[in-house]
Amino acid sequence: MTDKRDILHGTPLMAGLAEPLVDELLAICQQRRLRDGEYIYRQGEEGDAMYGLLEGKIRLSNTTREGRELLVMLVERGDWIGEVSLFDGAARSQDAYALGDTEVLRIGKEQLDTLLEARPELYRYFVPMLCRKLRLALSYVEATALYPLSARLARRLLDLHQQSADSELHFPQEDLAKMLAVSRQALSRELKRLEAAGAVAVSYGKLRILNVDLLCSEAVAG
Amino acid sequence: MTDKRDILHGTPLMAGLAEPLVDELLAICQQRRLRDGEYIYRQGEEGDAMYGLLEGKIRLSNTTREGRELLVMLVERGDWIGEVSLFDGAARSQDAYALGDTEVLRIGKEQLDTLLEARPELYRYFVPMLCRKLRLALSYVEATALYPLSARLARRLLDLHQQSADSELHFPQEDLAKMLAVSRQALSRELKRLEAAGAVAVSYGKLRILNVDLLCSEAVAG
DNA sequence: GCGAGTCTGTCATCGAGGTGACAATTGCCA
DNA sequence: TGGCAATTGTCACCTCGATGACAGACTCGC
Repeated sequence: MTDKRDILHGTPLMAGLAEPLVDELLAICQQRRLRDGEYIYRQGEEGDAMYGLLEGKIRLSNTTREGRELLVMLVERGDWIGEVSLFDGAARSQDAYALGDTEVLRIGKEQLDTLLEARPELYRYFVPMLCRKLRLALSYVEATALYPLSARLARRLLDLHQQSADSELHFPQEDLAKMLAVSRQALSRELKRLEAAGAVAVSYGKLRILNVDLLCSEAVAG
Repeated sequence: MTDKRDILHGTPLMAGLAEPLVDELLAICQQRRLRDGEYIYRQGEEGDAMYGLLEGKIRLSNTTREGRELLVMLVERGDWIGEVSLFDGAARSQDAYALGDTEVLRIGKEQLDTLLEARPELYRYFVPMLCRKLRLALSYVEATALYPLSARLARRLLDLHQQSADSELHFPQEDLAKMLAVSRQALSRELKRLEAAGAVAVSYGKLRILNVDLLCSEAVAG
């Protein structure tokens, strides 16, 4: 129980939440284990719960009928997903599936509604989380619309660097390509450019960020 | 005063708000008139207030150093903007400027903070608004990343149709092009295609939506 | 009703990035 | 250690949409 509490505390949703409220939230959570590739929900479904990630990773993605995929977000430990559908009652707007073995907390719609009824002060803690996601989404819209691949790549690397608080990113170029919605080939070329410039080091299945300032200047050039 | 109240009631933020709370909100609003082209705030500034649109239009846009512009949102009467910066304390992420003579309600950060302190139940009314904006932003990300111009245009026309609850849209193709972040020429070609198919009627400075079903099928083809 | 400014349609040219193909490299596992 | 799958680098070719140019159409104010 302690570990769960620790994870929740460091989280955008729960930061600053009073202790009794954390307890009430934990009381309506179910813990659930997911195998690699298992879907948590799919685009178009009704939203009956929100999920907090305790361990592992989750991919949030949109896929076209033809199989082209956009990796909207790589969910990390401590992130919450799926809350929007609970608030507005509309369908899931992405697929969510586990990447590797993962553990999540599940909060059902009915339980959350009941708790919110009893403790409306809880609403305010969702506001910063929604703001954060909204800003992120708007920055993607802006970048995709206005900047060339070179700048968008630099921006995204900076985002990922900040998010994971780690200079080493562990996923294939294919995934990064799907985040930026470009081909793997185009991404590979840009990474080589950045490597030649000394901004990153590319190796098999991972990538290390060497020079943040250089990336920043790439991010605004364009 | 009555008109202000009416506008606020129909609004995503205020729908369902208890009467006394509406009064307290109105009490901390200042009304302000803006001339055509006047800036409400600019990207990068500190956010010291949020704004509700009473009359006229506001453009929310991102502009690159070279002058390429993305029209993120055409703000209509009853919409609120600028609240995110008040909640997260970060800088404005777009420019906002009046389109034609407009009237806005301004709520300063200090007054809002004070009111939220006294009436924390107000937070919950921001949640649906943030959810709506987040969904919209995510749908733009998805569309830009995964679908060709033809589908994105159809989607956007449907969005605008729904938002304005009017089959007639009054702005030049140039603006629509800036919303989709494509050239006016490419947009013109697509509109001609849609017109030939009988989905829309294009005329000088405006555009009428004729066949919603046809647009829907265009929106998913891709 | 005339002229200036705005808006729209269309064309030729160009470049960024997609696609398909293939080789080289790396990690993993039997 | 050897083999296989995953990952990466690179190339030729093609497509979509950008760009710049220009003509015609429409509005509005004089």
